[in-house]
Amino acid sequence: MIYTKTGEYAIRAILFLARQPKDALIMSSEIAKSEEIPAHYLAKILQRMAKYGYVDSFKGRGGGFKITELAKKSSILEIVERVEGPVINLKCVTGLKECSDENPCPLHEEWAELRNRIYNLISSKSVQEVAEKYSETLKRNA
Amino acid sequence: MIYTKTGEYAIRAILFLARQPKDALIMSSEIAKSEEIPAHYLAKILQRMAKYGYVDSFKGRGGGFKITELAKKSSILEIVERVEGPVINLKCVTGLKECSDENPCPLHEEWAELRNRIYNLISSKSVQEVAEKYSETLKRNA
DNA sequence: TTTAATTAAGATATAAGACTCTCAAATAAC
DNA sequence: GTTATTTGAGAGTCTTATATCTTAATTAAA
Repeated sequence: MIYTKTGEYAIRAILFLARQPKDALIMSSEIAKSEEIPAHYLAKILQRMAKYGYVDSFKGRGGGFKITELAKKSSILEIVERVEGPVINLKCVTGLKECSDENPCPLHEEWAELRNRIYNLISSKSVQEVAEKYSETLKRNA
Repeated sequence: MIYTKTGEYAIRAILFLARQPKDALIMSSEIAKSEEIPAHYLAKILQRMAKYGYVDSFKGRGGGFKITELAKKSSILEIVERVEGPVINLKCVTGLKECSDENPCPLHEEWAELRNRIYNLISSKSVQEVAEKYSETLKRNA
């Protein structure tokens, strides 16, 4: 995984919410159970995502969370970076002190290309697109 | 970076030793200074690498470390995995619970390909090859 | 209006990684 | 043999990520 558990949980939660019927309110505990995420920890992450405007939260009986339009349009990378800070170290795989574009180590350029492709992979599709395609797959295999 | 600081330091130290004149003994403190690695921490890592047979160590005045033939023939991946345990999580970038080869999420296959290429990048060349090519670059730009 | 349910907030606990310190063991120089 | 130097080994500290717990705030239902 390129990001931390926190980022992974955030993505799993947001993709879970993206697959729910429109405007349905889902409890934190239900997401935690379905996605097998530590409940209290997920609650914290959802709290943060609520602040950032990726989910709307509703207190009290019948309350819960639902995904916002902002989150649907956002990429996985955007959400993860918001929740846990910059993703993927920019340094070369060798980590060599002097390694740079001017003074490239033998793995420098290949790594730069792969790094770009990873970025592209997690930033070029919206959460909604990913969620929809995934729903189709789940339906087909059901 | 795909691995932790510990792995990064190990690689930088071993590549540094690989660039030294044959059979020269280099002190831990010298490597630490050149590569800007916390000295005591590096000492620990070198200790472990000595156990694994990647460096030979010599105590006392005039002592130090030198790279072994085993390390020269090894890949970066092998050394890092020995020093810090398995590298790169095998799970998909989405981290989705149900995501698998049978039930792939929309990013699954692209990620699998990139993952393989990363593995290949850090496992297909020997430490010696990388070090030699890097020495040439440094010389050319000197 | 009381109770139950649900999120918000903040404090606390646990674990792992990163880093430091101290002393022992070995070896070379004096 | 004594001293200075260098690695070996182990304990200890610091920081960050992960996870848990407790109480407050809010809301719906009884």
